[in-house]
Amino acid sequence: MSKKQDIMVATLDLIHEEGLQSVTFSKIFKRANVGSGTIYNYFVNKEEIVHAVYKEARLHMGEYLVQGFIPEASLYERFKRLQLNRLQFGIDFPKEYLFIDSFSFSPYISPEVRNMDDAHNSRDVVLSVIIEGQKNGIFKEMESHLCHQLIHGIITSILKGYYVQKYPLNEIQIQQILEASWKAILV
Amino acid sequence: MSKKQDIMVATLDLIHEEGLQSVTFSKIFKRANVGSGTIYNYFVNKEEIVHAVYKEARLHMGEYLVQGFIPEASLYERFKRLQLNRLQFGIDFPKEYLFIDSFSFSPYISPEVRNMDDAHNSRDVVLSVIIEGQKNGIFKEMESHLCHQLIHGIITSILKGYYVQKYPLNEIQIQQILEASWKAILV
Amino acid sequence: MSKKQDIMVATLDLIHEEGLQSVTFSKIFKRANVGSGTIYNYFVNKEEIVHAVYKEARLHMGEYLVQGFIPEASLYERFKRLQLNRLQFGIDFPKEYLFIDSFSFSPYISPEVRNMDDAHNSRDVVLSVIIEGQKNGIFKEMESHLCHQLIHGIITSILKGYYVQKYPLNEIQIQQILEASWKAILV
Amino acid sequence: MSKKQDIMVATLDLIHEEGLQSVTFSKIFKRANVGSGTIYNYFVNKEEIVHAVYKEARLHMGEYLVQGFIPEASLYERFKRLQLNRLQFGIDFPKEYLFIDSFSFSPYISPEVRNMDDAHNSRDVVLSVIIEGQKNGIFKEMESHLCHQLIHGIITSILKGYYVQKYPLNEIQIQQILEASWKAILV
DNA sequence: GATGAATGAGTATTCATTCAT
DNA sequence: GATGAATGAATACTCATTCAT
Repeated sequence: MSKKQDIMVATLDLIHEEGLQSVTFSKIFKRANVGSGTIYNYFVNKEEIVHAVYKEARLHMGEYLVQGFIPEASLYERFKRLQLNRLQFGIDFPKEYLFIDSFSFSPYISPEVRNMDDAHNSRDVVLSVIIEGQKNGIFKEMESHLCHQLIHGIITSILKGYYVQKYPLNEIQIQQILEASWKAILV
Repeated sequence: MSKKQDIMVATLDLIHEEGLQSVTFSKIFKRANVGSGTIYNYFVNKEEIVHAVYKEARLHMGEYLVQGFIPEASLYERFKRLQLNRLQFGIDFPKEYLFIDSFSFSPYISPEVRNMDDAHNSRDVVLSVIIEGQKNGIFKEMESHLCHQLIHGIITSILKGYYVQKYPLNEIQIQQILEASWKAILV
Repeated sequence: MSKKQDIMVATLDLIHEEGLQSVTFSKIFKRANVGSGTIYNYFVNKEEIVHAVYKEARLHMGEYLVQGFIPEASLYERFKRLQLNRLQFGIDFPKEYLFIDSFSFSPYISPEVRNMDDAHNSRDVVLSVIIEGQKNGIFKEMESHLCHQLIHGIITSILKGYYVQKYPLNEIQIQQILEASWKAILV
Repeated sequence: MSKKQDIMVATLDLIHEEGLQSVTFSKIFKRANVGSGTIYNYFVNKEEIVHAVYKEARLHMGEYLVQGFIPEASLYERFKRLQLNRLQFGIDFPKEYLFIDSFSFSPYISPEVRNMDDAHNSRDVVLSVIIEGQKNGIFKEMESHLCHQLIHGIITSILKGYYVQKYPLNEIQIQQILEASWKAILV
């Protein structure tokens, strides 16, 4: 693994363990096993590292979200696939998921990074499913971004409880959650 | 207002305005109009202040959540009352609500504070409503904490959109949300 | 002596010994016997310290330059008094003199500080003597600031040789220098 | 041009543009278009480069100073030739002249470099002219190094004003200056 | 000889904390 | 109890220097 990757991995780990606010350069150096000056061969400052880690995580999640998505499947199937993928990503990559969630709304993120394109336009895929459902009279009429946020919010909330070990997330729970989020936005 | 209260109010305001990570002691001193040494008469360090603010906010919210809660009312009425109270608290006290949400799942909170008892055991009240609904075959069978988290997640989601002024929250929208969260967990 | 004075004295000493470029904060702390944070109670940054030291030195020199200056004395007497005072200041306060000379033309000085008023308007006193001499046909016609610079340049040059111990500066040498600078600008 | 020359030229240019204190190795590398390690094939450290540049400039100036110097010419002719050469060198090579002037009296120069022999013993040539003039009763009796410094000081003063474009230096001004410096040291 | 990635000691500055008043 | 001057450990970042290629 390259030094650059070492640095990014160490940074994400530290953000997860201690929170963005307590990630210091000296912690990154030690964790990544590089000299203190080495970082500056790859990043101009700390902000850059965090943004690079964020972009990578966003791309990773973007790819994950559309895995197995079949445009021809029923609305219900497509909806559940998208929600499942998000939930599964959160389960498999808690560090990435939490970091994306917290950093996306932090004052430290630059606008262009927050509004970056996701891999495979995953955001647009979700939005188009919502809009289709509303057009067909299946989903409640509401601003599509609000609806988007609502179904994300449920997943995020559930994951946060899971991360602090309030409950397990097995096949059964997962199906219950997908069902609940579907019903929450039905007419 | 006591110096201690001045300090706590200033701290919550600053957390809301600039985020936990950029709140420094000197900002607190200036905002609270106290000398730099004064804090140490009340708190042993910064962590203590934040925890104290968190506890107070949790107690405040705990009281609020059970306002007008009538144990004898119907399940539906009681459920809606609890969800309404939470939503209303978030509308009336955005600083408290957001801070509780973010701090509860941050790496900085100590487990015993996260799991503190709420005023009036509000958490237990909510949980008992959920369990009752499940016993009566009205709510889907699922781990009660999962269910709890799910209906909170919907409220939190909606509030975050409201805070960034994506939409208003009037009587109509509020009733729709309560309805949606009720339907999300019906069998 | 106040901490602030300690810091300024230490700074001037270090500039003299090692040059502006190698004066570091840690050297200042140690020399001044103060904690590293103490400086920031008095100066917002290093630039401020250097400017404060410069201003003080300029004020000191400004007072010195007009000592014993008698407006009613002959042009020759007044000219020699001004040149003597400058030379004597350089002999008595080499640290101040060298620092003023080098910093005045450095790219680090702010314009407002470079153009600050000297104590007793000593610069104007010198210029008016030059202009008077030119009007009376005693001094060569040339741009007054150029003439000013020329007679300063002689003193500065002589002092720099003296500082590196090329020669002594006793009563005899001093009179020779005053005489030479007078003759250099005669018609 | 050799890499070594590239490095020295870049260094002098940078000193002139930004001042000795802000010349860093990385600026030199980039300006000279050499790899960062290359310097160490020629110089053991930064101090070495600066001293090498200084020595070269001194040699260059030393040669220039005695150009067209005719030992058999009259004292007046020889004096004017030396002063003219110095002035002309300053006009033609401002970077070298200013660097020599500032570095000669800086705390960074080592004594042996400051007292190095000039090309063609130009310093001795000047001194011998001074001494001859004093023996013949033409120049005032004063310490020869003091006299040397004095006539240099006038040239340096004039050049500094010229560099900041206070005035032009054409044939006429040049003759006035040579005349003034001659008169300054006459008995 | 020439290179530039890697290094770590050193820099200015911040900030929680102490303590004499 | 209340204060704020003084502190120094810790921070982000720079830069001369090394060394494997």
